[in-house]
Amino acid sequence: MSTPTTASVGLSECTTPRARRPEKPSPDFPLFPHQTGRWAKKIRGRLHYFGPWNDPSGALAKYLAQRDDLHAGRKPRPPVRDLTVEHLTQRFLASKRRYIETGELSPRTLRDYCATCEQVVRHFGRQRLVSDLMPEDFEPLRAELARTRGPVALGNAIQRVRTLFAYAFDQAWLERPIRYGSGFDKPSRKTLRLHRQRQQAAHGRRMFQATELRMLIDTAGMPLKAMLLLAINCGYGQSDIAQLPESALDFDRGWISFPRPKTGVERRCPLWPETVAALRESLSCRPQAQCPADRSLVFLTTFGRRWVRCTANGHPDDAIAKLFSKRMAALGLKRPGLNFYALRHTFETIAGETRDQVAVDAIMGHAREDMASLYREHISDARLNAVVDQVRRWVFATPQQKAS
DNA sequence: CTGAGCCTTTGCAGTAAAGA
DNA sequence: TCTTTACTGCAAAGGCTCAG
Repeated sequence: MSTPTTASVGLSECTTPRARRPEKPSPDFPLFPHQTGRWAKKIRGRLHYFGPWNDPSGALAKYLAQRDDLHAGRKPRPPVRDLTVEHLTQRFLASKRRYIETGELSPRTLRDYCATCEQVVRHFGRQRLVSDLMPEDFEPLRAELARTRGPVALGNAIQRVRTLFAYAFDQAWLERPIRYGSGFDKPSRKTLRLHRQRQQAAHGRRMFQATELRMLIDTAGMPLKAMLLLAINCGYGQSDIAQLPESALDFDRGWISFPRPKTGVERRCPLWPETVAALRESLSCRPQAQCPADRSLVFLTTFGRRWVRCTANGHPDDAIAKLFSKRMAALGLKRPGLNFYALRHTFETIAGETRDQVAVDAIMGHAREDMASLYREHISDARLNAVVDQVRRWVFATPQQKAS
């Protein structure tokens, strides 16, 4: 029990700047009364404060709790009991930001984590203790997340929430993992399958007709025509195209060799004569690169920028998709789901008719980590040619040829 | 004033890599 | 093989700037 004077003395000492410095409670008390009115200690050359003069025992407790971390040069961890939802999100995001600095995390992913953290703090309240969260708390959160999301996005969001609280346990800020209960599961595979089917029924298949493709290719202007041909010849997506360096092109032999940026998987593909011609023409009128690093790129916008770029906060700005969508509208071909990426789907579908899925995957740059691919060192040029020829015949077949 | 081109924001959908 | 973690793709809307 504290003496009756402690509170009153403490109060006056805190409020009057001229208060007299207190004595140490005992000779071996590790802290000294700093002139700012707080108990302090110098550790590793830095002054640390542990609480007001009028609360020496509290200051001592705080010092003992943080001592090991401070002496080791670490930031002291919060006491487990006091870890609030807001505090956790701040630390979690700070940790992820460090990964951004080393290039180990994309800004886009961080942005998703930020949004998740904001929603979690809004839902549970800043001051809510993490250790206090129980399964019945997560069911309403899931309901809220589901209000604006479909099954896929809901699953992603739930996963991010789990990642957040898993981090708290991994950091040893919790004595045991958070229990979410069964009301916080990700949507089941069945739900996802049904959802996909409904989407397909609503939007139709993401496939072009050969006539539509020819119309697009014939009427497109110059870099777009080359892009279209690359997409349907090799299954290239927008980001592949935007990052394609000139060195990937071998016009003499008619091959393109460019590891997929997304996966780093090696990828080679024979080029159609039409594609070679379009690429040659496109290169001949390529604008000057605005940034020296982009000088080697095959495609640049009128302003010498990359066609697909990351904006400051990690969002892709995809000029190819926009230009494409404009062309589609102009030709009266626009329908939902029929975007530039659908060219890649079309390639895969038509190419699959060769029944050589391995060769198709190799061209698409799909990483297949099964045992067969590990043992399969090389796919012959003939197989790749067969796949590409199949698609070329399909695209350029005139109705008469089809009939014959 | 208008449209082109660029930039930013929001949010859903889907895929790949790593880990257990 | 299943789960967790991370990344990529797609759509749409609104704002800004600048040349014609």
